[in-house]
Amino acid sequence: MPYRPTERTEARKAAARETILAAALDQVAAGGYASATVQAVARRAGVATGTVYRHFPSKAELFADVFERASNRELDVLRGLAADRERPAAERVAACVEAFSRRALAGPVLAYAQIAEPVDPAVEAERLTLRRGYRDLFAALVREGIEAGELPEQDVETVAAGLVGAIGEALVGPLSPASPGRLTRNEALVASLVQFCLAAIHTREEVRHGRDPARRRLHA
Amino acid sequence: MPYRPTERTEARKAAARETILAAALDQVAAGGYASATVQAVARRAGVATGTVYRHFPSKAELFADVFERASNRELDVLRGLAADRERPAAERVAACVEAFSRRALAGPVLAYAQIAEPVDPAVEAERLTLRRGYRDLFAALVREGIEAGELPEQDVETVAAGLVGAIGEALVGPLSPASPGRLTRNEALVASLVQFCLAAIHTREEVRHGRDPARRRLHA
DNA sequence: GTCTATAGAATGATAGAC
DNA sequence: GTCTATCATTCTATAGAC
Repeated sequence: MPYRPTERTEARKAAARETILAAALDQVAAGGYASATVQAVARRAGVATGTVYRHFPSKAELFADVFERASNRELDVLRGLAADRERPAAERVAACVEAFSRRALAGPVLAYAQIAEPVDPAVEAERLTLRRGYRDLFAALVREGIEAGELPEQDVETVAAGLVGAIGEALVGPLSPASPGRLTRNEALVASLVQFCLAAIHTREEVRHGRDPARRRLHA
Repeated sequence: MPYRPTERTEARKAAARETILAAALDQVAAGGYASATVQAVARRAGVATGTVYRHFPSKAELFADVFERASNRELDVLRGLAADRERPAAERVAACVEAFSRRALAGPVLAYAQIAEPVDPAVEAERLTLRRGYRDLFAALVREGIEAGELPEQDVETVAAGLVGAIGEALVGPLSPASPGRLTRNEALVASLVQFCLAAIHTREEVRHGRDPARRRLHA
C-alpha cells in the first residue's frame, strides 16, 4: 500500500508548521529580523534547523508569512475599530491612529521590525502589499465620512495613503533602536500624531494660503 | 623606483569610478533596481564586470552610493526652495511638496525605485538615513513657521516625519509599475497632496476634542 | 622593475523552465 | 524531478603607469 497522508499526519504537519511560525514571530518580536536566523527560530521552536525547511521553502518565505501574520493582527484590530458605523468617521480615524500607535509603542521591537527594519526584498514586497490594506481601510473610513457629510470632499486615495505614510514615518524615529530618548513621551507622540491626521482630513481651505499648485504646469 | 600613485592616476581612477556610478544610476532610472545587475552596469559604463569590483567592494555598496546620490540630488532641490526666508514657511512647504511630487512623477521609474522598490537591506538602510534628511528639512521649515507666528504650535518632529511619510506613501501607488491608471491625473494628485500637507500643518483645533474631534465642519 | 587597472572568462549559487 | 540561464563574485593574464 502506497504512502498516503492521513488526516492525522496532516494535522501533525500543520501543527509543526504553526509552531515554527509562532517561534519565528516570537524571535522577531524579541530581536527584530536581524536576529531571526533560521537556527534561532529552530532552537526556539524546539526543532532541528533542517525541519524548518520541510515546512517552508526558504527563509524568505517563512518570514514573509511572519510579516503577514503580524501585520494582519494589527489590521484586524483597526478593522474592528473602523466597523462601528455609529461613530463619526473622523472619530474612528482617530481611534485607529491612536490604537495603532499605542500598540506599536507597547511592542517597539516588533513594531520597528515591521515598519522600518531593512529586510530581505521578498519580505519587503510583503510590506508593500500589506500597506495597501491599511490604505484601503483608511480610504473606506474617509469615504464614509464624506458621504455622511462629516468630512469635506477630498481625494480619498491620496489622503488615505498620506495617513498611512504619516503614521508609519512618525513612529520610525521614536521606535528606532538608535533613537536617543526612545519611548519617552509616548503619550505626547500619540496625541501629536492623532492631531496631525485629523487636521489633514478635516481642513480643506489652506490651499489658498499657499501657492496654487496648479499654477505652474510643467509637463503632461 | 617603486610604484606611487600620482595625481594623474588618481584622477583616472576617480573618473572610472564616476563613470560606473553614473552608469549605475542610469540603469536604475531605466529599469529600477531589479534591472540593475553588475553586468548591465558594466555594459552601460563600457567596462568589464570585474572592473566594477576594482572600484566598489560589492554590488550592495555600489547601489548604496547610487541611492545616496539620487536622493541627495532631490534633497538639494528642496533645500534651495526651503532657503528663501522671504516667503512664508507654509508656502515653502507647499513648494517643496509640489516640486518633489512633480519631479517624481516626471521620472517615475527612478522615483519608484527610490521610494518603494524592494532592495537589498544594505540599500534599504540608506533609505532610512536619507529619509531623516527630508525630515530635518521639513522640521526646520515648520519651526520657522511657528517662530514667525505663521503656524500654530505643534510637535515639529512628529509633523515633519508625518509630512515625509505622507508624501512618500501617496506617491507609491501612482508610481507603481503595477498601477492601472498610472500617471494619469498627475496634476490632481499633486494638488491633493499639497492640500493634505498644508491642512496637516495648519489646523490645530481638533486635539482639544481628543477622541471626540470636531464634527463641525471646518473652522469658521 | 614593480605595482595597478583592466578585460574577459571561470566559479559557484540559485531560480525558473521544462 | 533535471536542465538551463543568469547572477554576484573571483581569478588570470596582459597592458600600462610609475
